[in-house]
Amino acid sequence: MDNRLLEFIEQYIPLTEEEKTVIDDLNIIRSFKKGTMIVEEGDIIRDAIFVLKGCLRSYYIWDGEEKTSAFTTENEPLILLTGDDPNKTAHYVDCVEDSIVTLGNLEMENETVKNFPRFEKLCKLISEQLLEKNASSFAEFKNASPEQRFKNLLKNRPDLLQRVPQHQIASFLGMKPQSLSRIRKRLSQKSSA
Amino acid sequence: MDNRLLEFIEQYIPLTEEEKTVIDDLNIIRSFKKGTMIVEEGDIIRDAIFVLKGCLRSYYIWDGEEKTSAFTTENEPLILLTGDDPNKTAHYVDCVEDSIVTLGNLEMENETVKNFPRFEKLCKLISEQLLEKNASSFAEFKNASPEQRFKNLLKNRPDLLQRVPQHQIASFLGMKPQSLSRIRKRLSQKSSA
DNA sequence: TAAATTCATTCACTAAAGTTAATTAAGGCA
DNA sequence: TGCCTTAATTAACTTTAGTGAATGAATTTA
Repeated sequence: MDNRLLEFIEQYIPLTEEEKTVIDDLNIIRSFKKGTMIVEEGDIIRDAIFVLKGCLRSYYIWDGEEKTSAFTTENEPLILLTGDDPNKTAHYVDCVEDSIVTLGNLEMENETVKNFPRFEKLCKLISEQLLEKNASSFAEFKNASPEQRFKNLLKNRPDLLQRVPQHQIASFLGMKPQSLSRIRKRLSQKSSA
Repeated sequence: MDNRLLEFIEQYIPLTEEEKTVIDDLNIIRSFKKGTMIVEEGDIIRDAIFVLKGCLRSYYIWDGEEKTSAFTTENEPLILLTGDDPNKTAHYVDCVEDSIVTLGNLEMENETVKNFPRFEKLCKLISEQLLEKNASSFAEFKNASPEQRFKNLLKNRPDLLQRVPQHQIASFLGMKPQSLSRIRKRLSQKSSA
């Protein structure tokens, strides 16, 4: 079995052999074809996903338009929280590429805690880290112009531009596809000048 | 003792009397005068704050300017995470008003877990909820113009406009004070027309 | 392969925020 | 009280993103 999930977990807490077995036995590795929806409206409203291979896109519908909130690629976790509030915006996740992921839900989580109590601490550490990342992405977004945000993306996640359609990148950057196209043109003219 | 901290915690998990005693015994209530810095650069890099009274402002320095990332008011928690990465932007917290808060740090947290194991689960639930809130604020911010963001603030947190200086609100909304002033003027002209 | 979608680019135009600078108002302090 | 610093407003000008529409390119699908 691909042990990157275990390696990922061991970044946070060391695991005993028994604990590793508990996790292995969950048997939560799944493969999906490009374009497949992993999470749909009305689905289990709480999920934890870890990407072994491929690229997932998280999005929601806002004013009738798809808004991309995240791209999750190799060795990254994705937590879907929609709390208890039923009138929240529905969230979706689909595959930008053929992908291999581990998929867990809330029941599974409760079950795992029984055999593996420190799992609670693990979840705490992961969600704290995600909170921190999210907060710093938010800060970066707030203080950058659309052009600067695109430059930041080029610097931080250059692979996405090869993997993901432009209009999804534009949406992720909070701008219209036309604007992204214009920005790219502007930058390429500057660099060649 | 003010028991709002216990009430807040019991939104997440029920507490036994012993657990309540453990928390009370922490003795972490502190009062601060308006303008006081609660967290400064170089301070303990990980803190959990709960506001009983008053208003805190979280900010960081970006390109030599103060950028306000959050206002935390009555009955709200604030978690400060700067991870292990030393070259992160320094974060600060000061008091917009005279404030009463509970203050915890990492050592205290580890100590508490010994007497109160479910504290781990509590932290997990709180950070998950904060993650969710942060993600939805981010989404709202991304999809709104500066004018719309100001309208959202008026709707969601009207008290802040009475409590906090305009230039801090402007920074929180990711715009210049001049722009906020102009937006306010525009809106007041529209409403009176 | 052809038709049909969907995607990316370009253009002209509009609207709004950034920038710089000047003025007025408010708060803090000697 | 009056001075000094900081905050808020206003204005003229520049820059840039949104909008609507048209075109061409690339994928899908029949």
